[in-house]
Amino acid sequence: MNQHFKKLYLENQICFPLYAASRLTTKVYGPYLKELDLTYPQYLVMMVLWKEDHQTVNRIGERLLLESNTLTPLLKRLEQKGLLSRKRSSLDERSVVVSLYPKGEILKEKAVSIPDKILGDISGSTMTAEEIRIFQHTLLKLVDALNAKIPNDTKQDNI
Amino acid sequence: MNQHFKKLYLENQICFPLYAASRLTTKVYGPYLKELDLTYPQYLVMMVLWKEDHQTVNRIGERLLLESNTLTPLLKRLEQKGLLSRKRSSLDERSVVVSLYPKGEILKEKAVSIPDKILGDISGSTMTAEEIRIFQHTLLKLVDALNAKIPNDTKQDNI
DNA sequence: TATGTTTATATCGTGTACGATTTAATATGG
DNA sequence: CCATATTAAATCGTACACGATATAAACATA
Repeated sequence: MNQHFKKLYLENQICFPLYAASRLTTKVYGPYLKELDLTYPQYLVMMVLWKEDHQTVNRIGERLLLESNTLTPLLKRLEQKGLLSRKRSSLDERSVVVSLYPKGEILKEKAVSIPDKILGDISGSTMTAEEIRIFQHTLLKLVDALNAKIPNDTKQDNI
Repeated sequence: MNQHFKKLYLENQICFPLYAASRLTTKVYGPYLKELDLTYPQYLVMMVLWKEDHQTVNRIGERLLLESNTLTPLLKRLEQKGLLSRKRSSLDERSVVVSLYPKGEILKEKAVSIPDKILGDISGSTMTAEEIRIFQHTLLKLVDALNAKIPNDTKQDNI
C-alpha cells in the first residue's frame, strides 16, 4: 500500500479540523444566539457595529473578510428585524452606511455575556487557558498569512 | 463600563478567526480543486472514500460530522459526475452504500499532490513547521471537545 | 469636457449547512 | 406476533458563501 496516499487522510491535514472546528463552534453558539434571534454571521456583523457604529458595507466586509454578495442580503435581514439602517452616503452615493437602531444597540447588553459562556463550554474540557492563548495566537497568524495569500482585490493583469 | 464590552471585540474571541481561517483555507484549495472539478466538501467526501471504499452515508457523516440533509444532495452531485454510486444495502434497506467508480478512484492520483501544495502555500509565510504541528494538535483536541459538547443524538462509536 | 476606468453595492446562480419533518425499514417489548 | 420505538435517508425551508456579472457613481486624464 502506497505510503504517499496517507497525505490524503483527514487526520493528516490541517484543513478538515479547521473546517470542523468552525462549524462546531457555530453550533455551540446556537442556543445563545437563538435567544437574540441572530445567526452566527449576523452576530459577527453586530459585533463589528457594536465596536464602531456607522460603517459602510465595504468596511464591515474588510473586518469580516466578506463581500457585498454575502453582506447585502444579510444586512437586509438585520434591517428587517429593526436592528439597523442602511442609507446611501450623501458624500459618496456609491457607499451604503450601516447604522444601529436603538434596538440593535440595546442587544449588546444581552450579547455581552455570551463570550464567557462559550469559553466555559470549551474550557470545561481538556483545554487549558494557556493552550487556548497560544492557539489563538497561531490562529491569528494563520489568518493573516492566508489573507495575504488570497488575491483579495484582484488586480487587472490584462491590457 | 467600556472595558466590559471588549469581550465582544472580534480579536478577543476564538470563534471568528476560526471561521475566517476555515473560509480562507477553502479558498486556497479553490484553484487546485477546480482542476478536479470538485468543491471542498466534495473533496472531503472523496478523501473519506479514498481511504476506505463502500461506506454508508451515515458512516461518511460520522467522519465529516455531517448528516444526510447535507450529504444526500452532495453525494447525488458526485454521482452525477460519475465518480461514485449510491446503492441501498441489501442487508439493511435503510442504509445507502456509497462506492467509488473507477473514475472516482483514478481522481485520487491527481489529488495526492494537493496537500503538499497547500502546505507550501501556508508555510511559505511566518508559520514554522513546529508551530503548525502544535497548532494541529490543539485543533484536534478542540474538535474532540466541541464534538463531545454537541448534543449529537445519533452517536455510535464504531461499526 | 468627453470618455474610459475604477469603485461600491447589488444581483444571480450554485452549492453547502442545518433545524425540522417525513418516510420506510428494522429492532424491541409485551 | 403485533404494536411501538428506533434508525437511516431523504426532503424542505432558511441562510449563508462566493464566483461572476451588472449598475451607477466617482475619478482620471487626454
